[in-house]
Amino acid sequence: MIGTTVLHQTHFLLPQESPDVNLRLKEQECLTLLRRCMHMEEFRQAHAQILKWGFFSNSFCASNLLATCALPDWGSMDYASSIFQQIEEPGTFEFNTMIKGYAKDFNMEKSLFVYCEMLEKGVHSDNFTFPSLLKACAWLKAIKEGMQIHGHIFKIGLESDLYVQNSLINMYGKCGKIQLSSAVFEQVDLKDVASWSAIIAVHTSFGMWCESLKLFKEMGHDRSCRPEESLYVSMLSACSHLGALDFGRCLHGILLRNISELNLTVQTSLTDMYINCGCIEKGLCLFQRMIKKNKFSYSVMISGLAMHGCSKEALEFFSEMLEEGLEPDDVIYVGVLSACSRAGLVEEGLQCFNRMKFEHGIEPTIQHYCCIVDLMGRAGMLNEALEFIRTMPIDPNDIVWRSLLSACKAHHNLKIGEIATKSSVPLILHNPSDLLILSHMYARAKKWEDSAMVRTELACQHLHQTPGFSLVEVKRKIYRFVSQDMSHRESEDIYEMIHQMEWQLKFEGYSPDTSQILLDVDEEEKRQRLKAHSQKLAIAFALIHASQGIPIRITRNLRMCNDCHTYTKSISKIYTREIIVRDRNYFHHFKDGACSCRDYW
DNA sequence: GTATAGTATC
Repeated sequence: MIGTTVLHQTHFLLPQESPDVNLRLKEQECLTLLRRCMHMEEFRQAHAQILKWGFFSNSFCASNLLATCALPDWGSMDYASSIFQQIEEPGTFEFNTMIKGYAKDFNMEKSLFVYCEMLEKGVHSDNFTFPSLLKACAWLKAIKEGMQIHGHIFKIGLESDLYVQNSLINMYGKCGKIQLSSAVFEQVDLKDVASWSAIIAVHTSFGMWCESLKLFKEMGHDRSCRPEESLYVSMLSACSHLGALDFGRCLHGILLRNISELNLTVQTSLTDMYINCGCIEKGLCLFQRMIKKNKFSYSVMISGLAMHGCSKEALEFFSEMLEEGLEPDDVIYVGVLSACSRAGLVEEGLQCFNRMKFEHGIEPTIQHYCCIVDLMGRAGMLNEALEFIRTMPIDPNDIVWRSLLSACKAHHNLKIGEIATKSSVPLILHNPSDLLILSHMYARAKKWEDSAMVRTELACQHLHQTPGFSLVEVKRKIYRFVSQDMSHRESEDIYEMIHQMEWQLKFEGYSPDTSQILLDVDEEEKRQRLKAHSQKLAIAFALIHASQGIPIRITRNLRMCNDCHTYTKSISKIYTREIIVRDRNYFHHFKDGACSCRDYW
């Protein structure tokens, strides 16, 4: 036994074996040196040492040198590029490293450029090449290049690689090709959490929120022991848009049960979900418990408070954010300006607008101009608002004119109302509700002929209107109602409930306001139609199913009509129910017969 | 032999 060991050791040290062993040792030494680098200065020293040892000619050492320079956060792609150029025959690993390094630095064009160089030199791509490359295409929305690369993937035979497939799902989604994205997803045999996460994120970004929820259910919970945080961010965003509070709460529960400390992004998404589902206190509580906050958390909170009509608090948080040294962006300013507008803080609003431009160097977008028109309009400064629109450096859109028109309606200024409508004839043609406001204003001024003329115009166009819908969540399921909906299984019960509600409302002195019905039908028909507006159907359905004492939360895509507003106020009183309705940009809290918007919306 | 995708606010 002893003899064998000795023999073996001797054999191991035979002269012909030693160069190879020495080489391995050298390589290991290089690698250890490079792995120890924690910042640029250490890396420079390691680089010098490797040159001194004469190891740069060793391809393994050179590759690792390159990767250490290109990939970490402290790395430098300029430096990496100079190393890359000194490598005589860069191979797949070196090219992959460069592609990934540039993509990591968001230098996506260079990433693609390196790939072209790789193709020219005939260097083979592998499964590591495509994830970063497709990420670059996704970022640049370079669908043509993305599809070409998809072609290369087929040619090489990597179309079944899970990492490549997941990257393709993301790339097609980011390039706006949801069908291609779904097609790739369907072809994935063994879908992992990342595949589901990618396809759900794609649906959420497309505004297909119900589909996101469906996909999540389809995925089931058994596929991952620990929930992927980014998946939950997409899911919470979907819930936030849908007003799906119960679903969102359920996600919150899963997160709490599985993750000991939620990261800032998830915390922000949770806050956003609660606020957009109408639970402002819960959102506030989560926000205040965040140890660290970033501009997104503040953004969610500021816009949220503004949407709920809590302007003072929104502006306080804005000051707090600035004090913390966080740089505001254009989105945050939309929240800030709308808070000023709701609270009638004209001076502050205009100051913020100037501060945004001059102090923070943010170019105002159409949304900011909209806020200012709204700000002036609400305050009754109609001439100033009109002047402001006329001197805006960008073309006003229909929303800007509509803000002015709404203000004219509230302040009974027919003259400027006419200008607001007529200045934008080609645009406004698409939105009959604007013409309706004008016709009301004519009627109020007893200009019957003008009123009739506008209505005739309206009757020709009412088909162009975006179909309105209301969403309501009952027992973690979202129900969607459109006006005159008969498609629900419980339609009969819902209409019976509507009938009962009408009886009760009559005692309260409610009378239907049919003036906003656009159709050319008789008064009785109008009343029938009014009864079955989507919001009313949703309320009836929720009254049948949701437990007493729990607020009814409705999310709708269009602005509420006057009648639905009055109706909901009365219902909140008769049934002693809090009803929270979110429309495109505001929360209406109906309680005891009153609404938080104080009837200006 | 070295590394690999998906992430929120108008």
